[in-house]
Amino acid sequence: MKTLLTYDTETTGLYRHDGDEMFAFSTCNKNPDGYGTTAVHRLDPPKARARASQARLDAIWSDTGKRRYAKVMHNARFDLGMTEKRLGRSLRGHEIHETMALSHIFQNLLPTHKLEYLGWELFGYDRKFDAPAHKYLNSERGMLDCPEEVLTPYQVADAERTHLLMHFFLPRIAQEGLQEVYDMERRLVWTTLTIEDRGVVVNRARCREMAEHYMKEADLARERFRTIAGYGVNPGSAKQLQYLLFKKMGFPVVKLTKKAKQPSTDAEALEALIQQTNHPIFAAILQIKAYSKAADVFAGYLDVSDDDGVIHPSIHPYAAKTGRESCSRPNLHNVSKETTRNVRYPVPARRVFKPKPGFVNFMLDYSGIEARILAHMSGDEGVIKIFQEGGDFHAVASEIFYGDMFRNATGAARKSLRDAGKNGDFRIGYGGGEDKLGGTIGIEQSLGVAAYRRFKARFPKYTNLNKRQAKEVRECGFVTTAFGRPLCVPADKAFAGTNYDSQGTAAGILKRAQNRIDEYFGTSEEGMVLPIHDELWIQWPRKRLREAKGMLRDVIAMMVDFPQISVPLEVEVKICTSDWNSAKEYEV
DNA sequence: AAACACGGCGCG
DNA sequence: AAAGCGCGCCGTGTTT
Repeated sequence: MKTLLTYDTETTGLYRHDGDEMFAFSTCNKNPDGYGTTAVHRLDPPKARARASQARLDAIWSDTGKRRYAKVMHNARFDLGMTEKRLGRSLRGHEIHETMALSHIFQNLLPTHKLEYLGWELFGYDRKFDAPAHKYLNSERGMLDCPEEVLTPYQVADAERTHLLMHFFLPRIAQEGLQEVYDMERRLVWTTLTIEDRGVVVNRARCREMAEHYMKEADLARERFRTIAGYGVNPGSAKQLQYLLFKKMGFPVVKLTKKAKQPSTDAEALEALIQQTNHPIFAAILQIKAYSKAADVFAGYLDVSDDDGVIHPSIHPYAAKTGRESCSRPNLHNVSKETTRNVRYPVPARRVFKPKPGFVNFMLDYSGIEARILAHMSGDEGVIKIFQEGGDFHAVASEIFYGDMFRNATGAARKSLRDAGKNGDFRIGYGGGEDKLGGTIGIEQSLGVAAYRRFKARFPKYTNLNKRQAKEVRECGFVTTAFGRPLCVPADKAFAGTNYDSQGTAAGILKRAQNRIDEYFGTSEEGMVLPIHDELWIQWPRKRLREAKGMLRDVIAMMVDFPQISVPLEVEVKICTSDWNSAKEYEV
């Protein structure tokens, strides 16, 4: 194994695509016994020192150095991105270690994987250096504004804490059979770095129009609200709304909030009140909420995009307890759709996303991956067989649930029954009881119970999946994904084991697929630009559309090749030439 | 002023 | 006994 060298950068801010730069770094090459040195280097003036530090930086990241260290980082994507920017070249090929990934792999339920927290929790490492330095995180020039006598001990602390973490986790990787999982996450660092660098594009002019439009609409709705409620109530405050609607105006409480059990003012409750009372105040409130939020979203895209409309989101591979990725600045995982669900005032936010000039975006989507994974996890021969034979599990289930009502239905009626049946399948998979099924599939409760029992007789293992996993969680505290990754489940939520496993397995599929596809494209301009849980966007040059099908066949093959999963995976492709909202199905 | 909890809402 | 879950972001309201 290579010698380890811990490496940590200091920067003027968090966003390399938004002008921030590294100006210092620290290293630590101590061995587990503590022999070795921690060093602090600065690239800012005085000149002589900067030259020496630059030479050291070049040496660390040289490809010709006699001794190639494996560089150990905590949140490696950040340090690599900043360092690549400083050096003006890709650093692919260097062996790296990622202690944040290790922290997540070994303790997925921690509230945070920040270095100072881990240092304190695991080693009792003193946090006295942190607060004085952290004060400068949000200052104009970031840590560059931090006095050297404050920053230096902080740099030392960070390098040493990372170093301690690495030596703490290192022996456990192979011991606990997690080498493949860890290597996959290490590889994903480079994949994600490249995806973030490519970025996605928004139409800035359209963002501006939309922001203005929804600002006006929100103002109009506020006027309507005021003519009813007067000026005393802020419709953005659930608490004030609650007082107004249920105390002052005396509307019936239709739903309680989850934690505090207060009368809810969410869309579902307001929708129910519209049905019951037909009072205009509820539409006004729903409009204010939807439209003011929409205005913020579009303004946010303007804030984070460059002059060409390019957005470089932050993609976090270790944020979610289930091993899923998350996305921020902006969150591109929750961009609202125009249609789908029963939303009274939908916002077509997807219309502002477009391909980069000269490119199209292919959007590759696993079809029904959640149901397939549940089938796999359950080990239920009947369900698995349906998928293996290319059948429609939700239609089979709907037949069991509804009998002739489903068999004789056609067109839209059949589709709506199948959709409800599908909800029933998920509800059962995630542990919904027999008395819950009727409500989910829209039949009387006692008929629902009978339907549940018929389903259970046909698919016993599938029906018992959640119970088995909850038991497993209560006994050992974790579930294990199809890739052998253990995921701890909160002790008071053992029933969520099925969820952790299915999300974690789906995440494992997509992360591995991304790595393969990244290997295929490298750092070229064409390639992945966005992962969204069960979907991948690929930016592809318009001039090479003739070659697209070949590329897509290669990529799809990489996405579905998972012998760990006992049911086949399928991928659907859409092509986006104008905006996300009007992406069209694409035959491969 | 900053940190935290919560409600609410968008997506998968 | 009962329960889908996971995120990020925004605003409000409370606490420090």
